[in-house]
Amino acid sequence: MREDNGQTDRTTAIRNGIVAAILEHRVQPGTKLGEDELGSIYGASRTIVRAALQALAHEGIVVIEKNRGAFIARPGPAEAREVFEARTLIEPAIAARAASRAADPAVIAEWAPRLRAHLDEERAALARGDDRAAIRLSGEYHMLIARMAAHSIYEAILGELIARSSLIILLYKSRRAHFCGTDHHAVLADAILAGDGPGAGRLMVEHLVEIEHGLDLGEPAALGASLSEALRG
Amino acid sequence: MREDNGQTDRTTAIRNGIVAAILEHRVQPGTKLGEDELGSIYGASRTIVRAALQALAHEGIVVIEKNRGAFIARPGPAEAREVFEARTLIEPAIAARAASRAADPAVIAEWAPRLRAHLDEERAALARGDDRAAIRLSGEYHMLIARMAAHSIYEAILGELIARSSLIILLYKSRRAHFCGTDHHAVLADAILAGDGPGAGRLMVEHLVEIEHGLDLGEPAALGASLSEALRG
DNA sequence: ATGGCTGTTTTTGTATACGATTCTGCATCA
DNA sequence: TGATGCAGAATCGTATACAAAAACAGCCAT
Repeated sequence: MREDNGQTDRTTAIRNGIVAAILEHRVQPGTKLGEDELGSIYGASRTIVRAALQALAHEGIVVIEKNRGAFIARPGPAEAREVFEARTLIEPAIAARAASRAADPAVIAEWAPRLRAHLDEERAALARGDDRAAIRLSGEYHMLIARMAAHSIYEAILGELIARSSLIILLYKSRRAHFCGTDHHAVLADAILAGDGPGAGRLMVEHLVEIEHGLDLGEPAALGASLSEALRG
Repeated sequence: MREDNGQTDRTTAIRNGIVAAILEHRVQPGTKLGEDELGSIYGASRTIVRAALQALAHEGIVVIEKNRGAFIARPGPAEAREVFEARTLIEPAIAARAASRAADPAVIAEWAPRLRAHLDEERAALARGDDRAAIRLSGEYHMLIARMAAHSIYEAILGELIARSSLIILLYKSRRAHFCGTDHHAVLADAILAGDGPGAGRLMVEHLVEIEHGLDLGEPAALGASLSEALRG
């Protein structure tokens, strides 16, 4: 009953802040994350900031170059394909697992409202044209399903993959944003809540394939900052 | 042409040292990893040790308790099942991918000798009764296939899962060690090198199922040190 | 003996200091 | 004009200092 960890410790807070910025596309791949800079933003010493950056580097969404600093990762096309291949393998399994948990009425009682509420939020963000919220919610929906699946390892892996996906979409989206259509998400929720594991898995694959099709993974990773660094190595 | 990173940086060296100890079953789950202690072993300051421990914590093979220190993780039965479920999902995909790469003769030329050499090493370790080497090599064989599959994300994920598996096997192995039989590994190599993706995937699943069957995941996580800590929380 | 209290010791959490490396702007020279 | 080199500034890598928390040991009271 004690307040436990009133707020998450400062390292995690910084990490979460940066991840949130990535998920909302408020920061571009390649952006430098200076230690002092972050430290003054979050009112923390470099020791703390550094721990956060190392964690992010481990997750693959930040790259640390020795003696040069930390940068938001700029995944190349090959890495992008790897990320989506991994998602296409793991997420159907997660969806199927969530569906199998739906056999338990208590699980339905807990998760049906959460999924529905989230879908409403997504629709609302889309309706009001709030792209940043929409893209963030889209990723969070996938995480919600992972939490329903109650598999902490899958959940952790997917968290990293989604953050990386966010960077990839920012770099390679071909035409209109084309976020995970809320329709896809809705029918997915129906399949999961109906306990239809194979169906949910199939829908998830289709959904992911469509997202990947919305990308243009032609070889060059285009971006302003890329030139200055492309010529460095 | 410069000597680049003569040896890996010290943080990574410490991390690797601890992982190696886990992979060879030279250290028990629950063991305390004191910062000063590690520092004096590796001749590094606490700053460096701490970074290594944080990395290991992120991989899930070390647990950091606030103000108490870092300990080798002691995965419970539920977590153990999650690890093997994840492996059963990912490793067949890795094996199939490796098999598909075997269509390229250059890939065969590079990897056939490596796999065969590794199998020989495993047989030799088993023959001379060197259990520690045998269990380490057994894990390394799975990593070798992942490297052949040339998918850096799968490789990273599998690395973590294998380290955790090593702890799990140490905690829950039921009777004789029963490491991945070299026979399994050998037929797996045959399927992969023959380019038989589905077959390799199937063999991998069988292999993993057999390993998991060699465990006794009955609820209690038994171990000497466990009592003192079980009563702490 | 048992249980609780208190001062001491050990160990971790965080900030900061200092050397090393890279970056930047300006002056110099072909 | 443009390249080159060289301070000076900024930034990172690492060790260390100090504060805070936990573990420990001894002591007293029951």
